Amino acid sequence: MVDQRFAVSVHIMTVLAFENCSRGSLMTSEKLASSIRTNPTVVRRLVARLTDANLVRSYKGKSGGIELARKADEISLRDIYSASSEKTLLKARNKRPARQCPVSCSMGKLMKDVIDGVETNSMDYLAKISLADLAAKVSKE
Amino acid sequence: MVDQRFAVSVHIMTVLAFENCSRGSLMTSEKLASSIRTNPTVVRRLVARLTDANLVRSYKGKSGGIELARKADEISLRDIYSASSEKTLLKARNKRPARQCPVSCSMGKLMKDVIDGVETNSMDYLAKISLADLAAKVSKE
DNA sequence: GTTTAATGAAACAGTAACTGCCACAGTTTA
DNA sequence: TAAACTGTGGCAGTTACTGTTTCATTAAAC
Repeated sequence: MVDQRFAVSVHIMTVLAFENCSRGSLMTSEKLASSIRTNPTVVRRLVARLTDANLVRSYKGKSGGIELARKADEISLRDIYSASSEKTLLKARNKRPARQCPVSCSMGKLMKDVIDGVETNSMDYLAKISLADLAAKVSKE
Repeated sequence: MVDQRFAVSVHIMTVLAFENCSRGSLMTSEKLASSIRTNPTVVRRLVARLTDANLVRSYKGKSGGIELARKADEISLRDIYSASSEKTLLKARNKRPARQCPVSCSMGKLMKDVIDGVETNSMDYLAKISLADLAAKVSKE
């Protein structure tokens, strides 16, 4: 992983959870962007993914904005990770094996198993952390 | 993670283990590159890192080449991962927090804990897989 | 109804990092 | 002394994310 989409998505979600956004007091991509120190478009791009994953809802038009689609304790960091990136944590090669080399011929499957193992392991770890856990750790002062 | 340095490094190490390379029959970066379908320079760049980490030894000059520095069952995928990349699996933002926002101010530490957790978890997982395990799974035919 | 304040989406330049490639210096052995 | 390696630096090509602008669309508010 090189990009910060997961980190930004978690930030977005934590603000939504912490501020208890809902109809009547929706959060805007502008305010989110200012909290994250980025551009509203960047926020909207990620919010689009979170919306597809049914983690947030967004409303167009005046006094529109963004809110959580579920309660914060029903959203895990795994949900957010899956929504924000389609990449795996590790990456295999995509070249054809060299036929005359047994290692080269086996490498594809061997690496796939390793990568899948790390991925599954990490997702299980992230699944145990809920958005509510995170929001509760924000120091209020 | 976006790059394939870990995958290539594991491939290098597996060939060395599988072929039982040692003085008298060292492996060259040329042969490794052909098994991996890449350039010898790419191999040598990664071998340099593996050498620094004391996982392989390389010898210059005619009939020089590369061998494992330890037995394959004393080398874990964690060792190889640490040697081949200094990046973390996930990445935090590096911007200053927005002072007026409690979430923004707490986010740095919150994300650090999450990222460290995933990292530790994954390294523990990789530590359990040895190079010998991998080499043993190469289908010999 | 018209204005206003949002999201959504497309396009584009800038940036950063890895990959692949070349050239060549340094080294060791035969 | 020639041959065969590694080590290293540099550079072009590629790819992907980030930041930004712009504009269409939508919906509430007045």
